[in-house]
Amino acid sequence: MEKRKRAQGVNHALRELGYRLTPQRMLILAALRDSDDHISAEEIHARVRAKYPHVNISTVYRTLELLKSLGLVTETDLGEGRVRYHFAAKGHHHHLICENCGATIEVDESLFLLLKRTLLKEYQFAASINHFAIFGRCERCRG
Amino acid sequence: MEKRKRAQGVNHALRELGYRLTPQRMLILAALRDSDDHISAEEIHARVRAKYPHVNISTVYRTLELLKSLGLVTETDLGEGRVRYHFAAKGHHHHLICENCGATIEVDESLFLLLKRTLLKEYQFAASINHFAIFGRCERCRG
DNA sequence: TTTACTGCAAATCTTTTGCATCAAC
DNA sequence: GTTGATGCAAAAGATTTGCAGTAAA
Repeated sequence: MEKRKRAQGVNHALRELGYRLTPQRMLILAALRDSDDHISAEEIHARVRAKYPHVNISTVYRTLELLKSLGLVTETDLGEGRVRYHFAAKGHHHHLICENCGATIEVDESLFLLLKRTLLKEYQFAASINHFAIFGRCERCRG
Repeated sequence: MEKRKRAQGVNHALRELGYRLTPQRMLILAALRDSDDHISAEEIHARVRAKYPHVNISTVYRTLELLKSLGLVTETDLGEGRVRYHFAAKGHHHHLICENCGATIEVDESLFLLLKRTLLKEYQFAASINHFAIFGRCERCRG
C-alpha cells in the first residue's frame, strides 16, 4: 500500500529519467523500502540474493551510487567502517538557524545519526532528536 | 616550549605506565603534537618516515591503538573512509544537558566535527561550535 | 538493434594480525 | 636476559573498476 506506492514511485522516476528498470534494481529498491532503519550494502545484497541468488554486490554498489546521484537515496557514515543507506524521502528533518538573519534551513535527520549513536554509546546519553536546532551563519551572512 | 612540554608529558605518562618509550613512539607523538588539526594514520606515517624511513605503518596503527586505549588520543571518523586522530588534551568540550534532572555532561569537541563539516559542505552553513548544547536524557534518568 | 547494465574477477584502500626478530628496560 | 615492540608480509573487509557478455528499451 503505502510502501508499495513509494517504491513504485522510485521505479517510475528511474524510468522517466531514462534509466533501465532491471530486476536487480527493483530488488534493491525493495530492500531499501522494506528496511525500517538504515541498511548497509551487504545487507541489501543479502536480501536481494534471497530472491535472486546470482546478483553481484558490485551491482548493489552501482545502483546505490546511481540512486545517490539522483538524490533518491541518502548515505550515512555511522563510523562502523561501512556506510548505510536509506530513502531520502524517509528521513525527518531538523533546522539550522542563522544567528544573523534568522533564516532556517532544513537538514536531513541522517546527519545527526552518528552523533546520536556516539552520545548513546560513549555517554549513555539519549539525545532528543526533537531538540536538534543548530545555530550559526548561513551562506549569505558569511560572505 | 609549550608543545614540547605536552609531548614530554605524554612520553612520561607512557613510561610511568610501564610502556617502552621507543624512537618510533616518540616520533608518532611528535607528529600528533605538531599537527594543528586532526591527522590520519597515513599522514603520521609520512611524517615519521621523513626522519626514520624504515618505520612501518602497522607500528603507527598499534601505537595509536595504545594511545587511544589510554585515553591520550581521540579518534574521529569524518566520513572520509579513514579515521583521524588528535591528542585528547587538545580538544575543547561541550555539554549534554539532561532535560529531566538538569545534569550536564562534558563531551569532546571531536564528536561534532563530522557534523560541522557536513553542514558546511552540504549547506554552506557555519555552525557555531559555541552553541552546541544537546538536550536529552542522561544515564540515570533513562533506566 | 543499441548500448546501458550486469556478473565476474581483480584491484584499491584502510586497518589488522601472525610471526620471527630486535631492542628498551 | 626478559619480554614488550617492531618490521614484514599477508590477511581482512569495504568499495571500485575493467571488461566481455547480456538484456531492457
